[in-house]
Amino acid sequence: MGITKTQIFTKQQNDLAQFFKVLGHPARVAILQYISNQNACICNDLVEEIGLAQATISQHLKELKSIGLLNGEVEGKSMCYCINVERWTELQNQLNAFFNKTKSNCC
Amino acid sequence: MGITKTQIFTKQQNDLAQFFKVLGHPARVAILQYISNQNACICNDLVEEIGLAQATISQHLKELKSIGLLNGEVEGKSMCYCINVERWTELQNQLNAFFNKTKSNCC
DNA sequence: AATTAACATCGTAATATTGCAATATATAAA
DNA sequence: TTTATATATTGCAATATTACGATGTTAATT
Repeated sequence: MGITKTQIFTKQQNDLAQFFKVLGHPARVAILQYISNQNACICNDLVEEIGLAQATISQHLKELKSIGLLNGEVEGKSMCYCINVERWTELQNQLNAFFNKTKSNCC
Repeated sequence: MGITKTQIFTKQQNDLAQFFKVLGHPARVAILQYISNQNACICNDLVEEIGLAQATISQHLKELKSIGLLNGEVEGKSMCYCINVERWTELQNQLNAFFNKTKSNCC
């Protein structure tokens, strides 16, 4: 049916999956890496850097914002997007908690 | 167009994104957590535990296997799926490398 | 050999995602 | 105020994902 049955999972499971999902596109991985390397960024750079249309980049940025990973500030007629370090660290910790809990060795 | 332009990204970016993508579904998060808690597992347990049809669970297991996270062993007429701890740790390290590199603080 | 049990695979319907052109919006520059 | 620049939003086509019933496969049981 194409629709994920979120109602049968816990909020924690849905949140974690949502976070993974947003990071689950190479363009979004590339955007984060690029912004990180620049320590500053305007969207127009990204269009040239990544090689996708402006509308597409804008959409990917929106998704990264939706999970709080990016902050956007208007800077004249450009935008300055940067990583929300606090949120970033929080997610990394959540992720490591998941990884550390989820281990087993039956086989 | 619905198709990801993988060719414009590096192998590392595509691999990382692929890994995130597989974890980006609550059923797959739940499956990993459940297997981890059991320290052993057969698919039929999962069908009752997760609440999705057997065919659906089987598909999700296949995706988790595709990135090497799960090992499956035939055990009589059942399957024993379990977490590949080596691969798990490897991915956790890769992920932390990504997280540690990708930080910035321009705004 | 027939039956049962535990998956896996196939086919398909419903929905989501990706990508872009076109258009809208907002700010700076002329 | 017009124009140019930068980004967001909308609408749409192509493709991917999710889910499940039906069916196939394999191995134990009878």
